[in-house]
Amino acid sequence: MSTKILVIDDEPQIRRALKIGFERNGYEVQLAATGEEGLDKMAVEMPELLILDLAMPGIDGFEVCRQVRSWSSIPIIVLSVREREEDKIQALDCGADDFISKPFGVGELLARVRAVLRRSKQPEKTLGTPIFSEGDLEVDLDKRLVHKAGDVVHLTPKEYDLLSLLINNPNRVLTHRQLLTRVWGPEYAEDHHSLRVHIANLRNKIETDPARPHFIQTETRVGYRFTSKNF
Amino acid sequence: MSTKILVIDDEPQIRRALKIGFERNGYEVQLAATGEEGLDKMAVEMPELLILDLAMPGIDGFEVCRQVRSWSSIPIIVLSVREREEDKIQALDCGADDFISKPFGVGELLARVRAVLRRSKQPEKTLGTPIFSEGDLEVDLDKRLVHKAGDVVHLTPKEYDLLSLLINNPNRVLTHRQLLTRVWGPEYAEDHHSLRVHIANLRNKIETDPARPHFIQTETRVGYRFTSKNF
DNA sequence: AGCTGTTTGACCCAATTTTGACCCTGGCAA
DNA sequence: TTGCCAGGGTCAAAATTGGGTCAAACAGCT
Repeated sequence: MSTKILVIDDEPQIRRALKIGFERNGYEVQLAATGEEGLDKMAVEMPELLILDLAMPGIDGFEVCRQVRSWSSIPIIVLSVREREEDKIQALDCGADDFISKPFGVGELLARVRAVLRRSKQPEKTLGTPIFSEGDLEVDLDKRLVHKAGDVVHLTPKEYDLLSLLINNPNRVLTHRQLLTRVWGPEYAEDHHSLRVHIANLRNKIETDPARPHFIQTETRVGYRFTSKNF
Repeated sequence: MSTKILVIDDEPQIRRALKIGFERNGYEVQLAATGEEGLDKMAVEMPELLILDLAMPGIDGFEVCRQVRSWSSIPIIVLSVREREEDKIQALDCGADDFISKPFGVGELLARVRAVLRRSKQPEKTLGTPIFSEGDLEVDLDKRLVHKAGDVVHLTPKEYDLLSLLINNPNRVLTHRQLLTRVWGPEYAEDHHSLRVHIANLRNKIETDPARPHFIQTETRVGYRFTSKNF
């Protein structure tokens, strides 16, 4: 059975091109020209993948994304003309799974579609050993236990959530928004201040020299990165 | 399988000549006599390369270029009678990959076609590993990590956006305008000064000899080019 | 109330970005 | 040839934005 894709884009050219391109590759394609129409078709057609343009008159891509995400976990790929990281981040914050900037090659889009579908079909695979250890820091994510230089360190719930999110994405920048939406919830995406305080507290607990952090590093204007040689 | 090329030109002789010339070299050729017809055929035929005359009645080459670029990254080679640099820059701004002025030799055109196709085939393979590496420079765009001669190099957000745009368009001139609109936003399209400073900073971070840049090269009056043998 | 955890505000310091002054180069007209 | 000019590079100051710190306020709990 072929996979059903819904394309929401206000530009007729793109709709046509994508329809033809996907159909040639064995997908079934539904089209919508506006956000409203798209939300309707989402409910009626129940596609397995959504391709969504950000810039649209009326309900824009961000809003469509949010509304869809309020009731569906269908994979979403977002299209945008801009390369700016802010747009990328905002789209991912709204729940998009992938982001591709126009202009794009049909081949690239197809590859991303395959990747996203593959991911969505596989149930979340769990980590082999939920224990992190480097230097004198040891974190057992399962047991919620943290040791620093042999001593037990107590973490508050928020600190623990933050740390576990960071450790599960080692050496990768997690944006302020990503951290906030995943630890606090999407409605707190703007409260950077609180995040800073919690990061500071966390550093004071797990860093040997909190002023020159080894694990939790700041990427100014972007987010934080948990660096570790063990990955 | 042979490569499909779409030629959009209002002059019948040129269409004929190009069709014959390309077919002799094993390409499949589609023809369109107007911008409208060309846009239609783009969507229907999904060619792998577009050759486009600038001067056409109705929708002109610039406009066709812009419209195609709103959804496709297919390589575009622009033909023009004029040698004016203004046109060249404008064509590149509209998203053209290369520019050739009439009259031109068939051999030269074929060479440029080959060059442009070689470039466009590459991005597909790098999808799984979004890591660029050449010499002692290593860039992981996903993780936002850059290594130069083994050391971690820290990039600011703007530097990272710039580098990422450049690496995603290797061996191709990106005009000042393109860089500015995509990294800063359309409203900053004229502020070349800031761009120069950021490029200089980037060079200082990733070039072995910033005064004789290997990766980021200046195209005077036009823009910058990221050169790499790996594409 | 007392305890813990979280948010908020005030303040200062640091990173990033923009801007301005100046230099160098290649092209070109006098 | 000289001298000028435009475009680009360089450097550092200025402006802007963001992050760290500390403590007080607040919210939930028992």
